[in-house]
Amino acid sequence: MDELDAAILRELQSDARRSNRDVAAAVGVAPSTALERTRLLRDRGVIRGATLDVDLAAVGRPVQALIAVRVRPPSRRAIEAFRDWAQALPETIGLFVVSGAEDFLLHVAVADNEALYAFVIDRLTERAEVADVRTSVVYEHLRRPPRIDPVRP
Amino acid sequence: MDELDAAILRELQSDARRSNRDVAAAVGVAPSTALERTRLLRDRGVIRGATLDVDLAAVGRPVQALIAVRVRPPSRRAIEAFRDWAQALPETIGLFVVSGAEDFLLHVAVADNEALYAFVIDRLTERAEVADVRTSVVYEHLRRPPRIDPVRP
DNA sequence: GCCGCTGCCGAACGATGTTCGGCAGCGGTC
DNA sequence: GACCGCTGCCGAACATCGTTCGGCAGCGGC
Repeated sequence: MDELDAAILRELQSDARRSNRDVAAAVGVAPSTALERTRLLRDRGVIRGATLDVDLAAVGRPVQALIAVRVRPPSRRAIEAFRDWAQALPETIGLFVVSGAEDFLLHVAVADNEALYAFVIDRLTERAEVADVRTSVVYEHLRRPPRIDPVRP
Repeated sequence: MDELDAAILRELQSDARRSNRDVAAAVGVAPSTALERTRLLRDRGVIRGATLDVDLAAVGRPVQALIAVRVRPPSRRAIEAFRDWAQALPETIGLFVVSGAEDFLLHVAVADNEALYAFVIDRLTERAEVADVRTSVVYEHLRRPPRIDPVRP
């Protein structure tokens, strides 16, 4: 990861669909060079993929929440079972496994408050390992691409 | 947002860099039709953009945390001031404004635990409106694209 | 000083994005 | 019920882009 790799990542972060020619011109190398670097970044796993940023309200899911979940016992078996189950739910858009008073932070997007309530009291209580639940409504969610610095391994 | 729009979104979600021809073939329309639909989705704001999924560990920031922050007073002025300030920090990769006992959940990625500790006790305490801070280390962070259903407005 | 290696370049070719004219299907109107 | 206008899709044409590959310059080792 030299300065050129970092510069390419920075360019693609603002718009993952930018053409390779654009990126090459922006970082000051030939298109073939930028393409080879990008391919290597992908092969090395630095670039995992490119995801579409969709307006959740526009697709009928304007209400977001973060649901802190405590599972008992906090064993690997119970943690991984809940993680895999929760991750597959259609309402789930993100899942944090965390330290602290709770074990999970479940990020969900639903149609309205009623659907949120139903999700918490119907879906989550299905699982025997769920000991405690604490729901916070998300008023606003901002995302920011990470700042990329050259890293010499 | 009919079934065709939803299908296009679903195709692009798995890989935002998929070629338009691929998407068109997958949803069963001509490339020109898929292109026009995609352009409209972008114009309507349904597609906000495409972001690169970067391996944070590979770019030198393997430690993530969620920091719950309570600001006093919980006025619009204090909330928005902290939000704008926190959102611009280089460590920040996400920011939730939430209801509940705390007002913010700050998602940060740093080089190591020492940098995390320094961030909490040096950076966050700079702000007078920060009344309380509760840090949770993120062991694992899974993301999932939202399920897209046709929505008729 | 020579040699081999690595990384970048630029041209060539195939694939892709983008535009545009035309047409089919559908609703509304008289 | 026939006409008309509108909407959305298609496919061809052209510009742009991705991808490959031979070559070369710079650098480090022997």
